[in-house]
Amino acid sequence: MRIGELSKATDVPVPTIKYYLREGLLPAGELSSPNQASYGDTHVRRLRLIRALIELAQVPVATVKEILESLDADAEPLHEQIGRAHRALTPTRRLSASDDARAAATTQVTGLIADRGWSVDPEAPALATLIDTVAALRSLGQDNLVAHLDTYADAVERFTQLEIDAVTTNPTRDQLAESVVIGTILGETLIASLRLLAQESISAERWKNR
Amino acid sequence: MRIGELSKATDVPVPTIKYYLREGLLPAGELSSPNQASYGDTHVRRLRLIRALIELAQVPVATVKEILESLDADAEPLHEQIGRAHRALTPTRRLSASDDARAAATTQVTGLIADRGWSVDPEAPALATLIDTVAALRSLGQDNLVAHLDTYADAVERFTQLEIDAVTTNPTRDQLAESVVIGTILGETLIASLRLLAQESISAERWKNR
DNA sequence: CGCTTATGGATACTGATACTATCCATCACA
DNA sequence: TGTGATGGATAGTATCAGTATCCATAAGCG
Repeated sequence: MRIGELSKATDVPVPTIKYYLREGLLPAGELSSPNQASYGDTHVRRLRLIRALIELAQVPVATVKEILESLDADAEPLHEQIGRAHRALTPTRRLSASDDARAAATTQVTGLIADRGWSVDPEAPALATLIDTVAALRSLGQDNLVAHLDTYADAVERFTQLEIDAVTTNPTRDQLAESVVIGTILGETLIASLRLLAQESISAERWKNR
Repeated sequence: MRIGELSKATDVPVPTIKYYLREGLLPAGELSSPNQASYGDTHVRRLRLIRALIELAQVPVATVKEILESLDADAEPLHEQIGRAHRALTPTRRLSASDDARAAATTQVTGLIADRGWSVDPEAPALATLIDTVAALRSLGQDNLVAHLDTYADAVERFTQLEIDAVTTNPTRDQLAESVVIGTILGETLIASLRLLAQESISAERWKNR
């Protein structure tokens, strides 16, 4: 397959494919001569994955690169691969809540984690985000939402369990890692849009005339 | 309060505050003379909200503006306000799946919605995103995840119900609308980080030695 | 064989986004 | 009375995600 055909097969413009090649998102095709390369099925699948992450999940190009690198690093133990992808996925957010607000949020969150018996790396960026979010919700006067954190965690635990079960059926380690990463990222898009639909539907019902 | 004090109170640089004023995210202070304005508590709260949306939830500035406008449009019926915010929140994603893949995904999604008795505007952008995501997951060979869509919907419905209950305790219409919007947006950040933590914890447990 | 089109690779340009920086004529306050 | 802050306007910057252009070469067609 030449680059034009790859472009047609995936509906990605040739210059964009060249850009991904430059950025190292997509491995180079096999060169048969200095200006002739051929691309295969792996390229089609990789490109589809790249596009889904960028367009659907709005993952920045640089992050997609990190994620793909962690997928290709199949010498690493699986949970280390997953951890790398997770780290890439949680941008460093730097919303500085006041110190005591942060402390209160930290207490609540670490309590929640301990109660559920989760084992969480204290350095996990998602932990910092969670703490900041709780602090922000408090400072915005939404304590009644924060009060239900445990119920949120319940629901989240439920479908996380489900996802992991669904994904465990994969035969090879590589496929398993890929499934986890895709599931993590596109799963979020899935949940977010389901949530919006559910909200619209339930809220229309509830507040018909307000 | 002058702009410097507002800056200190919220930890947002003065030039950034000026930028938000220019962009119409923040209402102008009350002018006492051509170059002296005073800001009040509403400005502090608004600014905190803006920062939480931008920093924590990564909402683009232009979208924040639309959201705030919908909050300030308190003449509209509540569910119309919410609908506006929802529309602003779902970017137009244009990942063109092949036509038959899209058709299959559409069937599954509309089936799901019908089964659950949700009433969804066929034009809702979240619906298009959901369909595209399902199609993308299929094309990436993750059918086993898609198969559990209904269980996802179950969990999502559960905490949407919870959120709406939590938020309904708000006394005034304005506060209610604000709570719904904050809950929708920061709730997503909350769920996403909880999910990442749960995944890391459960997957570490499950694949200790792979 | 010649001609048009496509290709790989390099470099340059673009448009959007989210700020920052600079200026300047006031103004408050010590 | 002068030092620093302010409102308002305009201009500049960094990053991101592509697009566009060029060139020498190669492929496919008549």
